Amino acid sequence: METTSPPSFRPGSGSRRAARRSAVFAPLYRQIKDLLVESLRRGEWMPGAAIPSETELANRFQVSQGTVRKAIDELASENLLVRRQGKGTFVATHHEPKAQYRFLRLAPDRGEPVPAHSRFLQCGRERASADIATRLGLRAGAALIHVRRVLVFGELPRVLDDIWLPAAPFRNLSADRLAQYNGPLYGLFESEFGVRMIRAEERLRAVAATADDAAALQVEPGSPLLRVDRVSYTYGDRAIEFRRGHCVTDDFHYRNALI
Amino acid sequence: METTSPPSFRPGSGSRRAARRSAVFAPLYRQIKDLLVESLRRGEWMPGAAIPSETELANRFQVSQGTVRKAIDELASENLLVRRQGKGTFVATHHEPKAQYRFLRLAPDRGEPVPAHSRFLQCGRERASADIATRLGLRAGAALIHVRRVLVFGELPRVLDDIWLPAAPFRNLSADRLAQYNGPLYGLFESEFGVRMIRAEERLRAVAATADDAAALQVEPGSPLLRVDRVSYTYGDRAIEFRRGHCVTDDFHYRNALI
DNA sequence: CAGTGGTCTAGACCACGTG
DNA sequence: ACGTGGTCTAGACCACTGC
Repeated sequence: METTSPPSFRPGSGSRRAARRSAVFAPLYRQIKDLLVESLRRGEWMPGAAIPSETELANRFQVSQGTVRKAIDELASENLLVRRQGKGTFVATHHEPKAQYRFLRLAPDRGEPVPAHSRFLQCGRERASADIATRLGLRAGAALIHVRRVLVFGELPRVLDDIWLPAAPFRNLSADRLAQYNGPLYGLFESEFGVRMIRAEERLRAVAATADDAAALQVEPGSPLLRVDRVSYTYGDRAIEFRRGHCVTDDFHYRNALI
Repeated sequence: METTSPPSFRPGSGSRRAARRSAVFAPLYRQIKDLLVESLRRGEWMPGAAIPSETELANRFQVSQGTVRKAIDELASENLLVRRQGKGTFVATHHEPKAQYRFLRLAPDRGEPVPAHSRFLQCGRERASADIATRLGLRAGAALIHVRRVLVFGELPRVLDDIWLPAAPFRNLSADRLAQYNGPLYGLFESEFGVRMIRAEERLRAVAATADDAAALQVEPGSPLLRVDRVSYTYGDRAIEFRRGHCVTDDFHYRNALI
């Protein structure tokens, strides 16, 4: 039982007043939040697992439960944690079915959303072009893994994805591993490579299908495709993926909510 | 000085316990939130104006300041209110420059964002097709106003917008009024027609330019365009606009953050 | 200086899930 | 019955703004 408060557990330095006025000023709850993110990054709690209860964290950090709550609130609103009343707070995972649709924005114009599966065309090593290096925050020529796949909705091929990953963390990714895996790629990244994708930025535009696109997607060359360029990030704004998708949007659309 | 608590001011009915168990069960702070939204809808506080302070609202509703705070927190996160430390809480308005970019997602591929202005081509009355009626929650044949404009970035025409509005609230909208107005359309809707747009849902796809599109946007017929269908909503999920944009995305892109 | 929102605490009770 | 997160309160002090 902890009756003393080890100063090393306390965020900031010295008394609360001193901490507030120090160079690294931040509200207490935000310092707690940063500590929690750091624990997530280190893998102290794995995706899908419960983190300690609010009261336990409050004891650990020597702050009130309300302060921990506010830190967790922000992490939950950023989808890094998931609260479940009566059960606890859990590390978000890409294996929850509801998490998929946060990043899969393509949906059929009519009817229910159809489950999608991948048909992998390619998985090999490559050197980063200047363009891709910039997007991933690497230097040109850095080692990459390049995956190419078609996303098939039911029987309908609708997305041709080119995916570039930094070779280092994804060293063991192979065509075989992809072929035998069934589920969202980010789920594989998370459980197999310990790289958890938490957010992404996209740029969309309309382009004409190249001969390659057309063949893979069974459309006419020159027909309009939606091109989606995505950079995905993990903890600490570190880019972990550049993805370029070409989507057939004759009977599908990209949905977006503006709030 | 209020020493008694007038029950009419209190949300729910009867004692707190009774209120929590009643058919309209909702946490207190959410009932407060609904009351605040209702005041916004009624126009009790106009866009840009300050709402009463947290303590004043707490007194009015006979709840603690913390409960009011949580209600306001949610409204601020939905961009209906804007907190400003030391000054108060304000009703969000489309006239703030930073509000524009929440709904204007098209940006140049390189260089700084360029201010956009409208070149209006048309403003007239029309009957709702079955399709547009459905999107706006009207019956087919309902009276609409149809606006057509080109969005020009600097000198570059990049978006051809067709905008359909229910005729009733926008009765006095005219080509003249549009021509003399300078600023975002939602700002005009808000200050001239009392219709405040608070969120939208979009569907994006790639299409080939028609002859019409091509002429307005100075591109070749058949060239790929990004088509953006948007339904905009005001308080209470009431649809107030259907907008279809055709965007040239050769040197521009639609930006989107996935969080 | 007064008033506003921002942070933090402490404690109470409730609703939910599990045993 | 117990532990979790969810709600609500009350009060303290801080930081920012403007008079």
